[in-house]
Order: sequence, then C-alpha cells, then structure tokens
Amino acid sequence: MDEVGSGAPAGGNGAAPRPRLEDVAARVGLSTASVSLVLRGVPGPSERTRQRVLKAAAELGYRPDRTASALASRRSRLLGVMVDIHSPFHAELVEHLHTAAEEVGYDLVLSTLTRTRDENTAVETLLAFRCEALLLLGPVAPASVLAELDRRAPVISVGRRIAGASLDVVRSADDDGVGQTVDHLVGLGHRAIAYVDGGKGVIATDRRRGYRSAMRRHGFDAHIGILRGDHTEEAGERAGRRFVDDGGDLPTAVVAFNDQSAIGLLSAFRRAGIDVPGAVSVAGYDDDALSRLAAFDLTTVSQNAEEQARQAVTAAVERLDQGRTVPREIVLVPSLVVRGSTAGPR
Amino acid sequence: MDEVGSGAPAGGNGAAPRPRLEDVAARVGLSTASVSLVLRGVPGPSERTRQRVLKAAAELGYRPDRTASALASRRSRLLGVMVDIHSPFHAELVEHLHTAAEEVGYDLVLSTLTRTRDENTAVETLLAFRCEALLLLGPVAPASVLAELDRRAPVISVGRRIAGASLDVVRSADDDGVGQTVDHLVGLGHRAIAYVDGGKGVIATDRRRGYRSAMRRHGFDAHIGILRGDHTEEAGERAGRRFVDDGGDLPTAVVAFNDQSAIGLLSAFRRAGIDVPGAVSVAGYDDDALSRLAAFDLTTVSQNAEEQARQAVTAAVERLDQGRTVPREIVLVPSLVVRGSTAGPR
DNA sequence: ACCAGCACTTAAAGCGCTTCAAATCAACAC
DNA sequence: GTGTTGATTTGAAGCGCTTTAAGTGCTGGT
Repeated sequence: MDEVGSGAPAGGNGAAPRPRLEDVAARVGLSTASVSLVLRGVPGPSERTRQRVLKAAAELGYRPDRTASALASRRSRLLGVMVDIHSPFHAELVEHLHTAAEEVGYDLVLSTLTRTRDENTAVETLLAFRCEALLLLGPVAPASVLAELDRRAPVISVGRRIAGASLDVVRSADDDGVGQTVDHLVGLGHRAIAYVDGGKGVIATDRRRGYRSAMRRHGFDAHIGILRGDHTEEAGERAGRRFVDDGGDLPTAVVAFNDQSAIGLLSAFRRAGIDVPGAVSVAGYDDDALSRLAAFDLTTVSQNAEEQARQAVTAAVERLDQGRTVPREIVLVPSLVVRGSTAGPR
Repeated sequence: MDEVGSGAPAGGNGAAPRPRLEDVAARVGLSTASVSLVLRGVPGPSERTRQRVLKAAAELGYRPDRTASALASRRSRLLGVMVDIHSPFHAELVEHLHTAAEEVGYDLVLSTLTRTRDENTAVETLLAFRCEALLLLGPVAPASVLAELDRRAPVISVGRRIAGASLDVVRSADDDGVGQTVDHLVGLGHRAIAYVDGGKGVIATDRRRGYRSAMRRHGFDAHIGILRGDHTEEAGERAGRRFVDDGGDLPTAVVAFNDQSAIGLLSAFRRAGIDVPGAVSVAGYDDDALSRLAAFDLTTVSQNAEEQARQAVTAAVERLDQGRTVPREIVLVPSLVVRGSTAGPR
C-alpha cells in the first residue's frame, strides 16, 4: 500500500481542528482547570462562571476528548460488553445495558463474537480500550480463565453460572425456567416431552438438567429424550426434521434450549405440515422479540433482560465505585410466558 | 449515590498496575522511544534490540494503552460503525467489517441504535471515541445532516444512496435487486405480485421503486399493490394477516422489503394454513442467515455483505491514509438467490 | 589521525485533559 | 487597619505513549 496522503486524521474535507479545552478557556478568559470543573459538573465554580463556560463551549461546539480525559483521570468510565452479535437475546440485553449504564454515568464498548473472533480477542479488545469492568454475556471460557481475567478487571458473567464463584454473576435460574415449562406442559396433559439441547456450555447444561429433573419429578423418566442441538435456528430445524423423518412415535411436546432453536423447530414442523400446537406443542426460552410474533406466538421463559442488565451494571458499579471486592451472585427467577405454541396433546 | 470506594479503577482484586512502556524499557535498559519503535514495528531498531524488547514485553505481559497512544499520535486507528443491533443483515456486515478492518490495521467501535438511542447519539458516541471515520449502516438522517457530519470525520454511507453524493457511499442497486425478483416471479408465471413496503427511508424508496418499475415494465401496472410495512418481522406478519383476512383476491406472490419482513409474512401465511409456495410465493431481500434456513428457504436477493464491508473499509482507508477527498459511490450489483419459497402460481 | 556516513538510540516536547496544592479575593470580625 | 475565613480560581505536574531533532558509536576512506 503506497502512502500518498498526509496521514493527518483530518475531517471529511477542510476540517478545522476540533476545539480543545484551552480554546474554551481562552474564550471566557479562564483557566482550563476551571473549564474542566464546570464541564464535568464538579462543584466549585461560581454560577456566573458556570454559565459563561457553558455558553462558550456550546458556541464553539466543544466536545471533550474521551481519550485525553481517560488518560488524565485514569478512569475511562467505560464498561466493556462481550456479545454475540447474532443473538436476539443479547441484542435485548445490550439495549437495557445502554440505558442502565447511562444512568450511572458509564458508557458501553461492545465487542462482538463472530466466526473469526473468539472470546479471547473480544475481551482483549475491551481491555485495550481500558474498559474498567467486563460484562460478558454468556461467556463460554472455563471458570479458571475468567477468574484469571477478573484480576485484570472486574468481570461480571451475565447469564452463566460460574462454578467456584470467584467473580460476579448475574443470571436467572435456568433449570427452574425449563422446569416451569415442563410443568406447564405436563399440566396440559403431555407426557412425551422431548428436549432439544443447547450444546456444551454451562447454560445449556443447566437447562438440560432442569428438563431432566422436572421429567423425573413427574415420574416421566421413560419419556426423557434429548436431541443434540445448539443455540441456533438451524439446530432447531435439524431437530425438527429428525422428528419428522422418524415419523412413528413423535413426542407430543418439544422444549427447546432457546427461542431461536424453538423457532427453527416450529418452522420445520409447520413446513412439514405438522400443526403446532395441534399435533405437537413447542416451547422456547428467552422470550426474545421473535417469540412474541403472532406467527410464532411461542410459549417461552422470560429471563427479564432488563433486570439482568440493570443488575449487571449495578454489580460493576459496586466494584468500581463502591469498593466491593467479594463476589456476588444474583440469581433471578425466570417466569414462564404462556402463548399459543403449546396446547393439550393430540 | 454515596461514594464509598477508593475510586481507584483497580482490577478485580489486588491487581498490580498494568506495566507501562517505561517498565519494559527499564527491563531491557533502553529508552521508551526505542521500545515504542519496536512494538509498533517501525524500522530502525536493530535486530538484537528488537528481540530483547519483544521478550521483555512478553514477560511483563505488556499491553499498549490505546488511549495514550491515540492521544500521542493523534491517530486512533478506529473506525466507528453505527449499527442496528436487531438487524441480522447488519450483524453480517459487522462480521465482515471486522476482518476487513483488521487487515488494514484498524479497529472497530460499534455504536448501536435502539429504541432510546437515535442516530445522533450513536454518532456522537463514535466521535467521542475519536473514531477517524464513520461507517453508517443504513443511516436514516437527511443527506444534509450527513454532509455536515462528513466535515467532522469522513462518513461512509453503507447500503443507502445519498442524493447530492457529497460523501462516500457503498451500496448495492436496490431497485435492480427487487427488479430481478419481480422478473423471476413473472418468469414463473405470476402476474398478481404484491409488495410489502419498508417504510420511509431511502432504501425503502429505492426498493419500492424497483418493484413499481419492474411491474410496469412487464405491463402489470394494474397489479401493482403496495402494503404498508417496515423492516421488521412484525410488519411482514401484519401484512400477511391483512392478506389472509381480506380473503378474496390474494396475490399469487408477495415480495417483501427485506428478509425479516418476508419471514414474518411467510410465517403468517403458513400459520393460517396457506401453503408457501403452493398457494402464494414469497420473496425477501438481504439473504440473511435466517433466509437460508430450510424451514424458510426464502428466495431473496444477496447484497454481498462481504464485498460491501470490504469496500466500505477501503473507502475509509482511502480517505484517511491516501488523501482522497472527492466522494466516491460504489454500487454493487445484487444477485437473486432462488430458493424454495417461490414457485409457479396456483 | 580525521572526517564523512551510516546505523542506532534517546532526550525532550508534547497530545488534551484532570488534579491539587497553592494563590487570590471579597467579606467579616476584631 | 489587620487577620481570618470561605468561596473561587489557577499553576503546574502529570497520565502513557509518539515523534523528531539530536546525539552516539562505528566503519571505512583518505
């Protein structure tokens, strides 16, 4: 690549350099120190000064430079969030994280997981940005790795339980959630209730356990049936096709690891002409946006994304601004959301 | 909020302060200048020095502080990306943007649009991070606002045409894409082809125009039928229900603004017992992950997310490192992806 | 010996902002 | 007048890194 340009990070065209604190200070004939205080809302400056500074800053279109202030204050006021950009549930969490963070004066930095970007890269990026705490949405890394990471910056595991609990966790009781779903189906008269698994993560393990123990609790050990799967629509669909191809003894209800899987499952059924919930009931998990669509109208479990986001931010703030050092685990109670994809057995 | 803690941005627990350039320098008995050169791969330092520095840095677990280097170099090497976190298509773009940016030594900062976070906030956040260029995915702001923004930092509009073209645009020919879809349906024998609109944005306008003109081109003016909608699954579903409720003269094919809408549409049809593509064909736009699912198997239009991402990054680099100042518009040719949701009319 | 030329290194001046200790000032009490 | 006090304001020292002009040694040529 041949360098032709000036290398200057100039604005679009003939951009004037952005105004600095010093420019604002000069305009009102004060020191940069005073201007800094006013702009940050620190008590001290007189009302008159405050007004003049604010006016001058507005006139100049001054925007503080985060980079510089982070360096000087040794505080970035940034929370790093690791998300799976393909997950609707994460999208919802991020929405709420944004508002929760804003309320306490923090900003978010998002780092996404993709096919070519693993948890490690994502987290290192966050750290390079000097995020003060890391909110990891459904991390997959082993507990030991996360514990190690926690020594670099407070880590909050969102949605996933951590064995030794050496770091903060905000999650909902996944086993309970699936248990409620099974209870609901049993209440409708189902016995042959199958489960489409979510893979090897801790979250998947918990939900699977919830299914298993609920089935046993109802004395349906013999009906326990778990199909391999993961967190994608594709996995749900594959499971659906397997059911269809098997023909014979279809279960009367299927519970999926999450809504994405459930939607794949449901669509596969309907496409094969199998009525849901007429012929088979389907339930998901997460209560994500799609599950609410009338066309899917999926019975699912709400994890209360908003509350989880709020608690995660609170946990971070406690660590950062209130000196908490002992780990905390916050377990929310999930709640079943009954919609139209479940009904009595055929 | 009562401040209890030390306010120190300490790591999880008894965290040692992260090593600085100076620490590495001290360890090898060199100046920070030399270390900086080595670590940035600038030619100059001798091979021996290079090795020793690298070794020391590794041993100390040194990580450069972006914040500081951005400040010092007046270059952040950051590209700001504004995305709709609920859009599967954007998710795909982001994936490719990541790899494209990495290849040219830039990093991405994501700023999401949510119900409570508009384009303006998203962009200001990006600027506060000192992003050197702004890649806006499907921006909705008026051209004048974007042009104004372009004076602060080069703006690349991705996916959306800009009237006066005073800034860079990377997009695909939306009208052509929808045109191809209509041609395909006409080829299958359809005449009554309806369209579910995407709202008021420029992209929606272009696609709508593509539909209209293709219909006219085929002499089907009388069959032109446009239903109100937007970019969500919900809109598609509402449109689907409207068709179903109307009963009577259902079109034999429906083209939707995007895949999300198409999936809502298709699901609404199937749920109502209307076979797709048996009774009605459905087509979408974007070729996003869900459209490929066998259960939906949606005929759609590929915008080539990868190429768009690559071009967008290239455009930014040209602006930033190669001194280009005249705007460029790159229009890719979309390609129809025929799948199972379209077939001959009933 | 002496100097040019080359290959490395580094001192030092910031980048734009925050932080405090210290200075300034007006108002007051003696 | 003088000393005090509380309210404001500010000088100056960085934050951790980049950058550039200015070294420092060496080599080789003469």
